[in-house]
Amino acid sequence: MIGTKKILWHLRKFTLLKSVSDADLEVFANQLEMTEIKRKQVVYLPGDPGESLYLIHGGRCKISKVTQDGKALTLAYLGPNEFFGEVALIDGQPRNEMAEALEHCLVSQVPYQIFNSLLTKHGHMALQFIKKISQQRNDLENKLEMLVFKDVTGKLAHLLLQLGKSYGVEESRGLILALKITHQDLANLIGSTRETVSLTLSQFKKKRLIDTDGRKIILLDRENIKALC
Amino acid sequence: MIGTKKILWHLRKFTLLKSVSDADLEVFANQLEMTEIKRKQVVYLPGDPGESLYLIHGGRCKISKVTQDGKALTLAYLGPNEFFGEVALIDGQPRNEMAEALEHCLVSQVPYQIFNSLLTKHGHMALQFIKKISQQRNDLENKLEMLVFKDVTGKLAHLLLQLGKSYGVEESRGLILALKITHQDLANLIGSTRETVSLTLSQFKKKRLIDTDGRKIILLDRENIKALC
DNA sequence: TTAAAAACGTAACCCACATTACGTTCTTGT
DNA sequence: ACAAGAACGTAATGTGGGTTACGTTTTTAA
Repeated sequence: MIGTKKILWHLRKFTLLKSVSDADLEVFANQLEMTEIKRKQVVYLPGDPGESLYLIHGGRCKISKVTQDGKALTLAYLGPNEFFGEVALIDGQPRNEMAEALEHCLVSQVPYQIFNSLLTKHGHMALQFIKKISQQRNDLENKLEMLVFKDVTGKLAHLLLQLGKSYGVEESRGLILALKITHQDLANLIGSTRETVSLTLSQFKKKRLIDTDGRKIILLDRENIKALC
Repeated sequence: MIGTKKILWHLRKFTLLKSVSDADLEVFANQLEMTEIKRKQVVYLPGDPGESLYLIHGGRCKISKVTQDGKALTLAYLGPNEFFGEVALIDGQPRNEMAEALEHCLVSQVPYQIFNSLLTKHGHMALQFIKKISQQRNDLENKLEMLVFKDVTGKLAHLLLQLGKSYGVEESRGLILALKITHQDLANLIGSTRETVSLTLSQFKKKRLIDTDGRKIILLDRENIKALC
């Protein structure tokens, strides 16, 4: 069990909790328990009861929708100081996505009653939270539009630029995506297949839009990548 | 200008506002103005400043994403006692969808500062609001999954059943969709084309899954429609 | 260290559905 | 009531990208 002090230190990093007083946050911290999740471990599956919200302190998680026949659509990659599992806030609703750890993770599991009472008590925090999930919904709507209207070339170009924003490291050669990601993972992010992604990336490489260093992707010509969107 | 009393009467119908005291609600009502929107009138377009949230008292509105080249994807049809335009809550964000009236509508326009302060003050209401928009996000995620994984037959079958839930009227012949909707509208709801929707509906009709009465669709065999999803 | 598993590259095949096209029927505004 | 516009029915044509297939390379775990 990790001490309250330590939890408090982690909680303070969430912009969401900025407006909560030290006293209240300490009470909150006492009600939490931090747990570790091993790489590749599934946090929850569709149909599981949605009992709590997760705060990520370290590591990264993947949220995806999965079908019976094994196809997956990735909704989000999340990192430290982000949260997931908000369905839990609609009491009794079962999960309708899968959450799994991509790396060894450190998270806090917040029972929904506790989070709800915190929200009810702290109007300003509730407002912050609303803004956050509204933003997420915007992102989701944009993703929807992209998936419906663009072809695979456009979707992949868009995705590369987006990954660049979150994981890009500027170098002389170009923008390196400092992220271990397979072609299958990329395909799941854009609702395509591994083969098509491999092929399209080859074309990008041929056109000198990107390059690879081992399995890392380097964005060479961001202007023309953008033009494909 | 419509009197506060009248506005109050309308506001009371929103489950969202259930937990707000009479006194506070009256103050709120005084800050609002009800406006009418004519059929087919555009309420806002992508890029417009998102200054307020809209409460629908009467009539129906359509929310959609539109591309430069005129293609549209409909996100939602909304009716009385529902709201739209929540992007306004993320201060300063421009709209990223189009909203238009399908019928003559009566709405209240709520400046975002006013709504935000109401939320901040009423924790319980904020929680209700969070649950509502979380539910909306769930719906959106499900829509995303459907659009990515299903074929047009599946998407259309799914859509018909969904419309049945909102607009279905039970009759001896079957479930009538009491809703004026064109094939183009249906296509926009599932990210397809008018021609393909017309064709697929013809096939459904041939298979005795549906029938039409003028331009109203009647669901005859809901079991087998469901099987197509 | 090495065998097994995962990931990648590439190509042929094929089909669902967008696109194009055009005639007919229904709706709407004046 | 009637003309103009919107909506519908249907068919041919073309193609993006999923599916299948298989060999190679890289990574992982014991």
